[in-house]
Formats: sequence, C-alpha cells, structure tokens
Amino acid sequence: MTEAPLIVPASAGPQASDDLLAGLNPQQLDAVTHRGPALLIVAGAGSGKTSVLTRRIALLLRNREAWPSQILAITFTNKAAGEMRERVGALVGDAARGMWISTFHSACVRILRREAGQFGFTQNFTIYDSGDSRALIKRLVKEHEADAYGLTPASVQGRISKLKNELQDAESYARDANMNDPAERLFTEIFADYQRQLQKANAFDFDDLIGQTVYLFRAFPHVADTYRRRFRHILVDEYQDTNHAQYALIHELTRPVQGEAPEPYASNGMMIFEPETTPGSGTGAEAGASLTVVGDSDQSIYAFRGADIRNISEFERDFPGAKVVLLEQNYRSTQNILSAANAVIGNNFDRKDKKLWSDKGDGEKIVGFTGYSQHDEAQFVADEVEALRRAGMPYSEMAVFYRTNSQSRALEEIFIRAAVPYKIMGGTKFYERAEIKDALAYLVSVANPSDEMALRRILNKPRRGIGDVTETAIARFAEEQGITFREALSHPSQLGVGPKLQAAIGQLDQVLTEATAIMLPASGEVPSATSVAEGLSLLLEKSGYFDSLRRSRDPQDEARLENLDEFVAVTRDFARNNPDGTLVDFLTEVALVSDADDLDDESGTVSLMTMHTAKGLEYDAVFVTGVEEDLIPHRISAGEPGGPQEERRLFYVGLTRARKRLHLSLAMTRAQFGEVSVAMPSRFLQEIPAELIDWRQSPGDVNSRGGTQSRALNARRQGGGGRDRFAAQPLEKRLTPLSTAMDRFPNKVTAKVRDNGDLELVPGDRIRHDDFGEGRIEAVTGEGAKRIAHVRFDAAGQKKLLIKIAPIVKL
DNA sequence: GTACACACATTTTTT
DNA sequence: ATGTGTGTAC
Repeated sequence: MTEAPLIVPASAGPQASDDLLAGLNPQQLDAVTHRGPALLIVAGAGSGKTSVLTRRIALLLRNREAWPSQILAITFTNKAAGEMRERVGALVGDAARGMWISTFHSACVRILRREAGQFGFTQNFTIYDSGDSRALIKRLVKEHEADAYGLTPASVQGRISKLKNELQDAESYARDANMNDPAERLFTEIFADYQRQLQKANAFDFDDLIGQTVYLFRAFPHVADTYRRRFRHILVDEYQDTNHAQYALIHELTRPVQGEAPEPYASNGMMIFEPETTPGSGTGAEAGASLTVVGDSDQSIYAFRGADIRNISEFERDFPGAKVVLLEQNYRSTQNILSAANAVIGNNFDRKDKKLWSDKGDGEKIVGFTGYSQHDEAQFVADEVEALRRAGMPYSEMAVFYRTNSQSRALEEIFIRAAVPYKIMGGTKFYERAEIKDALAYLVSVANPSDEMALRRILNKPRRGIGDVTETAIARFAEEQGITFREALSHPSQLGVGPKLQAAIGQLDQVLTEATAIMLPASGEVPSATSVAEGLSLLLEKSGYFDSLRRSRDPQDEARLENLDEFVAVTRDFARNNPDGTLVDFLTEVALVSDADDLDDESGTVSLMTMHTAKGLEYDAVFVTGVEEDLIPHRISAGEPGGPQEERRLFYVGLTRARKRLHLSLAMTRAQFGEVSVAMPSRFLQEIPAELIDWRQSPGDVNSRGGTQSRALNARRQGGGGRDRFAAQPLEKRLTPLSTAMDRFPNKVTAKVRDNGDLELVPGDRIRHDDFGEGRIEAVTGEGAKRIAHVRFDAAGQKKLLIKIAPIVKL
C-alpha cells in the first residue's frame, strides 16, 4: 500500500502500534482492531482488504496478543500467501517468523505429512494432480468397462471431486444412490476402487488433502486438539470461494478444545509447539480460536468447483456473536471504471446492495474496440499496449484477460510479431508437459516406491521394449509373491521374460536404487542440499532418457531437452532456496505451486491470463478481451443454475482489476474448432452506461463499413463518421452475420510461419509489410532470431516487428 | 512392440 | 487447428 495520510483516530490502540493504524478509514480501523470469537470483513474489490488483514496480524503480534506460531492465515494462492508473508514481515520484522501463512492445500499437506502414520499412509505420500487422478480413473473406467454405460473418465472425475468437496465417500454415496441403476452401481464401484488405489499408492488427490484432514480431525480428536490448541487466531482470505470441505476444516479448527493438558508433541513424536509459553492461555479446556474471514460475494467465481456462497452469507448464523464490517471505499480504480463495474454487478439479483465508490475522480473513459477477427482484436490490443508504453507506462503494469485459455493463442501470435514482451500466466503449464511429467515420475518413483502409477509411467520411457505384456507380467509376479511392483523390478530373472527385457528391467531397477542412495540415504545420514538436482541428473542420464532425446531427429525433442534442462535448473534453485529441502519437500512444492504463482510479475512484460487467474491482482491498464456472447457469459454456463450470474461476477472481477485504464474488446468473428463463426457482443456490454465507453470502433462500425482493406490500414481513420453509439439501439439490428466481410478478411495473420532468415536491415531502409504497407526502418535491436525492427509506417504509424517472421520485404 | 495414419474430440474457469 | 487415442501394418 502506498503511504497514507496520518489520521490517527482517537480510539487507536497502544501507541507502539500507531503506524499500523495510520491512514485507515473508520471501517478499516474496526476490522483491524476488533477482538472477538468471529469477524466477517465484507471487502469490496480494491477496498484495501489485504492491507487490513496484514495489519490485523501485525497488531496481534506487536501487542503480544499472539505468538507467530499461534496464527494460521489461509489465502487462495501461494502467490497471495507469499505477498502476505512479505507484507507482515515488513510491518513487524522477524516477529513474523513461525506463522503459518499458506493455502488450504499446503496447510493440509503440512498436517498430513506429520500425521499420515495415524491412518495408513506414510510421511512421503505422493500428491496426485488432476492429470494424475484422471489417468488413474481412466484406467479404472476401462477395467470396469464402464464406458458402455456412458461413464467417461472426465465425468467420473468430476463427480468424485464434487462428492469429496461435500465430504462424501464411496460408502456414504452408495447409501443414497439408486443401486438398481447399473451405471450408478458401476460409479460407486469405481469410486471405491479409486480410493483403494490411492491408499495403496500412498497418495492423496487434491480434494483428499482437505477432506482427509477433516477426516483425521474427526476420527482422532486428540490430534485435532493439538492443532486447536496451537492455532489461536485463524484468518481466511477469499472466504466466498471456500467449499464445504474447507468450511468443515475451519469449523473443526475453531472448536473449543476438549482435552486435558497440552502435549507439546504430536502423536508421531514431531514437535508441534514452539518451546515458549502461550500468552493468555491456561491448561485444560480452552475456547475456540478466534476466526477472521474476508470475502466479497460479488467476487465468488468458483461455484463450479464446489465453492459455496452460503459459507459467507450465513457466516453470522454459523458463528454466533460474529461481528460484520463492511468496506466499501475503493482505493484502486477511477470512478468511471467503478461505475461500469457497479452497473454490471447491479444486474445480479439476490445480492446485498453494495456500491463501491472512489475519490480518485472520473479518470479516462473506458475504451471499446470491435475487431473483424480475433487477430484483428489482438492487433488492437498490441497497438494500444505500445501506445501506453510510449506514454510511459511500464509493460509490467498492463494485463490482458480472457475467458478461456484457448483465446491466448491469437494474442500470443500477434504479440510475438509486434515484439511486445509478454508472459502467459497459467495455461499450458510447464509441469504438464510430458517430458516434465516423466522426470517427475522418476523422482516420485524414488520418493514413494508404493506409487505404481509413477513406475508404470517410466517403465518404457525411454523405450526399453517394455510393453503391455511385460508390464502385466511384472504386475502378476508382484501379486503372486505378495511384493510391490517396485520390488518386483529387482527380480528380472524371475519374471518369465526374455534376456533383453531382463537386462532392461535390471538396468532401470539399478538406476532407481542408485538415485535413492543419493536422495534418500540410509538412516541417520543427511542428504546434501543438491541431492535432488544430482539425483535427477543421474536418473535422466543413466536411464537413457537424455540420450534418446539427443539421438532423436524429431525437432520437438530439442525443445524437450531444453525443458528438462530448465527443470534441472529448477531443482538447483530449490536447493539454493531451501538448503534443508528434501526430495519430498521438492515434490510437494511442485505439486502445489502453480505456474501462476511462480511466474512472478517479471518486470517489463505484459501479463496474459484468464479472468479467474486475475482475481486478487491489479494493474494500471487492463484489457478484457473477447467480450462476446458464448464466451462471457460462456455458452456452457447457460445451463447451470446460477451460471449466468457467476459469469457476471467473473466479468466484474475482470473490470475491477484496472486502476487507470480499462479496455473492452471483442471480435465479430471468432475461429473455434478450426471453424469460423459469427460472434455477438456480450449482453454485459449493454449493462455498462453508454457514456462511459469511448468506442474506437463499435460493433456497428464494423458492420456498416466493410472496406476492402484490413483494419490495420482501414481503422486508423480516427473517429469522425461512424459515431453511432452501439448501446443506443437494439442489438439484433446491427448484428447481421458478416459472412461477406469474412471473405474479405481471412485470417491473414495465421497464414504461414515464414522465415526471413537473416534479412539484413539498417535504419533508413524502406520495407513493405503485408498488412501495414510501406514504412521506413528507424532502428534495429536484438540479436539473432530475436532481432526487432522499429518501423515507422506511412499509414499505420510506429510498429515493432520481429524481423525473422514478420511478413515484410525490403524495397 | 513400434511406427505411422486416421479419426476424433476438444474449449470454462484451478488448488 | 491441434493434440490425443485407436487401429493397422511392419
């Protein structure tokens, strides 16, 4: 937060804390200083909730109301957790150490790793991401021949996840299900089987991390009491997005402590309490922890994955004696942006009326633009980004949002061509690439030998000639001998396979054993800090994985090698940042840290992300793209109860991320599934008062004009004639399909990947560009394949082009 | 067992 | 349009 005027209210707390309370408005002050069993802070977008939360924690620490170890703060993403830790640290310094500030998932992993032994798991369990569990479910669906009854892996996975979020298991579900329906029966069988397989593999899926922790607390009250005694102040951010399991977890943690004197050690002998006396706490029974939740029901956008808005709307009922504080003043955006956002969200019925206001003044109008195609739209965004950059705004202060990940492609293509530095958050994740998953499977096979999935994955990677037949032979041998799959690999000669295969299996077994010795040395010995990096290199080298890629002539394999190099670098970074980090620690981090978290705002790049990812972030300039029907609101949401309203909230989240500049854009045609179809402006656009939007090119303009040139030349003609206010007439009138226009505006941009090789250009040269016409080179920067030409076009203005691929010729 | 060809579905959002 | 999965030929 930027420094605030020093208005210290008379009611401020201890003097030492004046700086923590400085500049807060009365509601914020209340939210920071209120003490009691439960507090709900209803925080509108941009109302300074993070600041309130961090100051509240800092005040607790500074006043000695709590030790750091007694505070548990839950955020939605790891990134948010990191930020909060940093900000609390800035306020109270070292006193912040020892707090748990983490996501629901990482907090639960910490608890589960300590207590796994209580219920049949071990400390080194694997965490299955959705891809892993999908693979397992897929196998089970096949085994149960359930596809014949219309059960697809995706649908089964979705249902299991939903049930787990409701804290149901296969057994409880079976009780209510209609067992006469064969599909139902099959589903329950698969569900039960899935759970058995997870247990056998010593693994938890994402939903289990929460659900099993709740189960642990309920089944072992003395374990729960340990944590109830420890955490005296629990704070939860983004409370509107919690699901039932998370709600139950919070409920369990805030229950009064029943048991006798505190035990400083958890059941498995690990120390839980710091060796310090707890201020203000006696022995024996204690009241439940104090709970603070922060949320905004207008920003609830995860109902699709089980978030239950009732958790927040019924908070006062669930936690009697709760205090509610409302934060309505927005410190982020200009009034124009807020007015648009308010107007949109006001169309949701069934919500408590809440109007954000700002004292920042009206600010710039919202800029609207309608492209002929998604590429045309992307070109507008790129041009606008460059214009803002030239006006002094850093790239890192700009962000482009879209509804679906697939929309990032067109933007990416144009950004590359325009040489705009960008970074895509989320999307196709690094850790989802096949070669990275392979490398991870090697590591998991070492860390958790019970994990058969991981072993099966690497069995024939690289190719060793081990196919279905051999795999089954190993599995059968393991079963006959009553040993694990991993152990079976140590007896290649007894598998009944040919000598070549025996050698291959023996080799794999040996590599894994060798790596185990490095990363998990025999008891007592501490592995070196770089053991993970060393072990990984050894695995990839000696297994022949690297060699097979190096030998390959598939050009993609070169990229895979690079990715793996990067992955090894990740393990080195890990060793540097966590000198005591173990293999299991590393795998935990990889499983729980999404790309959106670690792709930190590298200064100097524009951020591209979905509107969901954008939650909790803010930028000076925001571009919301693809503001079309069927996209936002998304087509699929129409069928779901509450779907359209959730979409409106999502759009609202997008709008309220912007501080100074907001751009809304759409395309008249959009290619999906390789087919081009006509798009219509989103209904949400009409909900924004017309006078707030300055249309550079309104949907009406695009339809009525229809020139013969592409937009790059055509639309440069500023304003003037086509000034029809799009929102002024009924939509249908202007939305005649553009089939004719489409013929004139094919997707030029995607046409071909060209390669200008080493086209030499120097300032002063004249060139011709397919879209922009003729121009003059002003400068050339960059090296090799990334050489960039700075061109001033006669008609289209200033542009930056990647020389290697730009559709240009030297004149 | 592997390599290639063809068919097919995919595009909602994420810890 | 692109990636995955299945089938067929070697």
